[in-house]
Amino acid sequence: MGDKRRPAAKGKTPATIYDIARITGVNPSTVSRALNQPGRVSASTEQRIREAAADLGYRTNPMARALPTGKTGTLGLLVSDLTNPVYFDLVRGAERIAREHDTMLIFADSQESPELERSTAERLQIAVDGLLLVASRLEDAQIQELAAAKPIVAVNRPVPGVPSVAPDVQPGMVESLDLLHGLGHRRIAYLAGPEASWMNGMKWVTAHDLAVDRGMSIVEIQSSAPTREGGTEAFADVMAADVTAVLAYNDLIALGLIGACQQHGVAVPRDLSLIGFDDIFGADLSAPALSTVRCSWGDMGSRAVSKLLGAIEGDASGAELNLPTEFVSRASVAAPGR
Amino acid sequence: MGDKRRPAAKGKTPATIYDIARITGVNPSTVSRALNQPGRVSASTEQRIREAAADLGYRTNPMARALPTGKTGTLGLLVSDLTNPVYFDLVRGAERIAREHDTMLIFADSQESPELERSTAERLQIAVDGLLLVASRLEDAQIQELAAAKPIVAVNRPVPGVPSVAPDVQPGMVESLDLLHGLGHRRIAYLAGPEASWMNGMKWVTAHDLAVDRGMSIVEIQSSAPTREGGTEAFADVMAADVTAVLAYNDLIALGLIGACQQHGVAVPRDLSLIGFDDIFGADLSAPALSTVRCSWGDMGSRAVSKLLGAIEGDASGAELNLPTEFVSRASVAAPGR
DNA sequence: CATTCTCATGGAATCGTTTCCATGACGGAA
DNA sequence: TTCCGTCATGGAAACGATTCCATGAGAATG
Repeated sequence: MGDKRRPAAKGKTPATIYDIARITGVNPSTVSRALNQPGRVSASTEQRIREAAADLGYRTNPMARALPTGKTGTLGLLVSDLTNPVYFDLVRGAERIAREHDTMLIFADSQESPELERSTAERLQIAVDGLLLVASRLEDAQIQELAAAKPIVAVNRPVPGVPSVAPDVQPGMVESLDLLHGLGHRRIAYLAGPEASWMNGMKWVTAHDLAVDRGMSIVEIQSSAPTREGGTEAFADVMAADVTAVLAYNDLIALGLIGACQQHGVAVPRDLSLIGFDDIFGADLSAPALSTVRCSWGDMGSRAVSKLLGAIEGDASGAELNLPTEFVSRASVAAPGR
Repeated sequence: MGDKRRPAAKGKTPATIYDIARITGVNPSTVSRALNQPGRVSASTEQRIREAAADLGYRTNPMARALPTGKTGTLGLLVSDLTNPVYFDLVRGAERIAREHDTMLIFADSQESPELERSTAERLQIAVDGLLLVASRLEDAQIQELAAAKPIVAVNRPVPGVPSVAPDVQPGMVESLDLLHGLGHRRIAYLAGPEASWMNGMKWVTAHDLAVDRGMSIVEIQSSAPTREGGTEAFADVMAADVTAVLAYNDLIALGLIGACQQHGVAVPRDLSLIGFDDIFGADLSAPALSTVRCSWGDMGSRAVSKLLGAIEGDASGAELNLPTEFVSRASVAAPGR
């Protein structure tokens, strides 16, 4: 009675609803109903079918289901750079909610390249029910185009007409600048992230306006990359700017800069105060520990997945969702030394 | 001529080979051949078909392909805890190779729970061509059972009869113990990880044997979890053990312990030398920077994926692959203070 | 010139599920 | 008792791609 087509090379073929149907003596369609639409089938047959299914270790084949329904039960998560520790919490939060909804996450990285991001998004989109675009470097129009095909939620960046989840940098920034101002800082710098990043622009504008409001001078310093190396390399420019405090685009850059300061004998926070962004793993490890603005990436991940699942169900709800940020005080900030 | 069944709610239906067939006036089977088996179709028709496909923005539907072929073009990656920074590099390495082979990665986390790991692995297995089991907490027999259904590669742990990729802790440990011995340490401790972890046992046995060889005493100290908290909580037990150096199961635990030492006024490395494991992001940030044993998780990830892809193709090759480790010298190790 | 072989292509079955439609049994209302 | 609505179930057509088999047109061979 052996299977005559498969060479039985690896593993026996998994059980199908036909196997269950044969055993219980019903039609495959009845099996499908029994398993997916409780109540549509008489209690006794449903019982028998469930038992047989359990016996055979039956699992629905997601590919086969996807064909007629168009639903794959998976979501795509596309980030700009997997190496960045910020994404850990995001992924974790997303994964939690996804699991709760029996949904799998497919995972990809665009290596900070818009072209790669676009092609990956397109390929990914066929295989998933919806896409999470994190810190996208694409243009609004491109994202809107993708969103026309399948539901998309943008994370860490708003896109007109597309649902999004992003931190509201305002509160954390206000706290930061109030603190710096109160301590006596008057000349500060913003150490920038990638130019293509919407969030970078947002942070700069916010910091700028808040600083001006408080009568402080502020300059923007470019960095080569939003990484520790980028921060290290920016050291010279920061020194040249003659400021007493630096707000960094993210913690990685700030940590790189702290390292460079240490190496060059610049005392943090006496000679230079430093504030990062994100509160990533490790921000509290550095010497001195890094003050930072925290936005809950875990929350962002879970909210974004919820929103996306909603959009897939047809909830045209949620335009833009903003999550609050807060200042986290650690040792890298103090009154200016002189 | 509009599509009469779909409510056109979201996005137009993607193009299929039938659309291409209709446009070019050939049979769908010819389209399939033209696209997948170059040379099997006359050059001119292939040309026309490719053009039509490009025009329509055709992408092959992976679900539809998976049904007859049984190949989904995806791999599953199951780790014990996504929060652990060690997995950054692993995921990144895995992702790189996967991309090169036009393969997607599906991603899941078992939250250090063997039951959850088992059920997740089973669910995942249906949707993928092969599974990467990282730091599995399952028993050998369970893994072998899973491996009977579809190809599996175990990472960070060998399993009899199942291909695996794991670090060879020996070289890094030898360097560590030679260094400690040379500096004059005679009483050391091993700060353990999860009991269910094969790797934990491996590290303890190796450290133990090497220490004994060198005439040093060594004790095993339990930790509550392989996290920074676990390391912090182990502080009292470490102090009680009256040792001059500690080898930790991983960097997280070591970093937790460093923090606790700082807080309790125990000077590292003067009063206590510390060596971690993994060289995770942040290991060089702590004060003092953490000496550690590095195994290239990025390599492990890419090797594991290669091996898995090979196994899927039928290469029954690779049994067990071990990657070397090396000691990374930083500031947390010195001669004992007294 | 007849025969065989090759090659491009058409036709149809198949993968596992879902879902629409059909059918027959049964119960209750008239 | 008859008729109709309800309900459980069977039957069959999708979904999109692959692949085996069939077919017919030429080319090659004697």
